[in-house]
Amino acid sequence: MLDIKFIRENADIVKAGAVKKHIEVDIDKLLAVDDERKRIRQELDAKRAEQIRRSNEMPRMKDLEREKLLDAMQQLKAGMAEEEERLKKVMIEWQQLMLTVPNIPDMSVPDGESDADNLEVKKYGTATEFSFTPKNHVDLTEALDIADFQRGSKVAGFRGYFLKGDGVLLANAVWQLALKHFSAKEMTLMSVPSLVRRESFMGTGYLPQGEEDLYKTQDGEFLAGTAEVATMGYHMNETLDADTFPIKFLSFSPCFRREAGAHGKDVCGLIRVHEFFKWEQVILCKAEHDESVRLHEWINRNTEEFVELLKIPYHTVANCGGDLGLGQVKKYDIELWVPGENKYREISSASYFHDFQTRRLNIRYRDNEGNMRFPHSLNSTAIPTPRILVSIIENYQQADGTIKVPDALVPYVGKNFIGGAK
RNA sequence: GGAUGGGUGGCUGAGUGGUCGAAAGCACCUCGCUGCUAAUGAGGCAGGGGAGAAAUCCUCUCGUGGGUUCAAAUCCCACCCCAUCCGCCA
Repeated sequence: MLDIKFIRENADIVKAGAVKKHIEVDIDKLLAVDDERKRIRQELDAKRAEQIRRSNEMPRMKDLEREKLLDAMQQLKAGMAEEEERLKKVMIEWQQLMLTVPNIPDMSVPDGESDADNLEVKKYGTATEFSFTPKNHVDLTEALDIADFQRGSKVAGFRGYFLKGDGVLLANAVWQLALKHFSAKEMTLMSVPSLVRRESFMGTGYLPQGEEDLYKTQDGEFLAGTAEVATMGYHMNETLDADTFPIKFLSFSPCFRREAGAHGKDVCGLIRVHEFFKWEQVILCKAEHDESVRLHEWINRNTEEFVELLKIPYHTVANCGGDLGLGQVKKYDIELWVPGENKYREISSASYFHDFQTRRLNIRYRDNEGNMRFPHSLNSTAIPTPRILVSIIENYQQADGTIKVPDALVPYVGKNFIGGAK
């Protein structure tokens, strides 16, 4: 959510930002509703002032005088009821409109409509070369019996999967290496709920839009698609000590996504599944743009470093305006090389939000001048499994269908090859 | 699922119809005392919105939403959340 004062004073910038994001929003209507809101508020304030003032005279009065005042007060009250009703209606409309206003993308965000327009900003390594035709991870894992998709969908339905044997070892090895790599960055480790109440989804910007992407329980909670939701909710409605900034969390959680709009995409394998596991970086920092930018680069780099530990070719893209979410100011995706598809696939997403999320979540701190401020928030994937297994398996496949374990993972897997007798 | 007790400022916590946005304490800030720290003395100190050059003034907020009343933190209703006990259970 943006500050209404900011929207009023910078309507053109807000509109241009929405255009860049390809998000429809009616700022003029919001401003008109806001004018109405302010007008009614002021009128009501004046009447309330009178009511309170005269009401306070009441205890000092006696009999006849009191009767007269009581009479007058009852009339005043009746006159206010109608305006209060109108204000209530206006406020509902106002709040709905406010929730539709997107955050403003940074100047450096490239123009464009979809992920096809994202801009490569970094490239690491080159496409893995093979002396044979590389297979995709579905064929490889099924041949090695380290994943089972047929039984996955038998049991769990569409997009269901089992990891099995060394597939499980590999996933655990990734978690352990991730834990080692990221905890050296002095982040606070968190294991967070996936079953989360509505408020945190509203606060992070996943609701009210996007409800169809979430699983919902019969008790009204939702299953989070990322640990960001619970981690940001952690300090909801709190006033934090500025000395603690930047607060750096590394959160682990199961993640659930309905993939409602993804019919027909990635129908098989580990790329797009309904449930997975993820380490997520979440940051709260002082409300300074430069600090957000610095930490944004930092969390993104942390994940790049991890991928480099695995020696997998990747590139980093700056997401274009049309590929940004409602609250995001800027986003980088890290995409790993997937030989079986002969293209890069997203593995990580690093975004910053300025105070868009903290404003909604009512997370505040007092700055050096004694003013209450909303801190800035950022988050980035640290590492998702099993999706990252796709790139590991496909890039490290051998001619005989076995998988070489990346050196960095060998201590955790406990062997050099998966499959075969090497 | 059943029962009981609760949700008040940054924190602890008092407040059951009338200038209460709220006692007291802690924390914090300013000033004084002091070789430094500690201790101590005086004062200040909730947030949002609005008016104003400023001083300041007005208004809203005591879990959320309704209601009663001239007047609600305080009374009534619904809901949410928390704690404890019982039951059930991984």
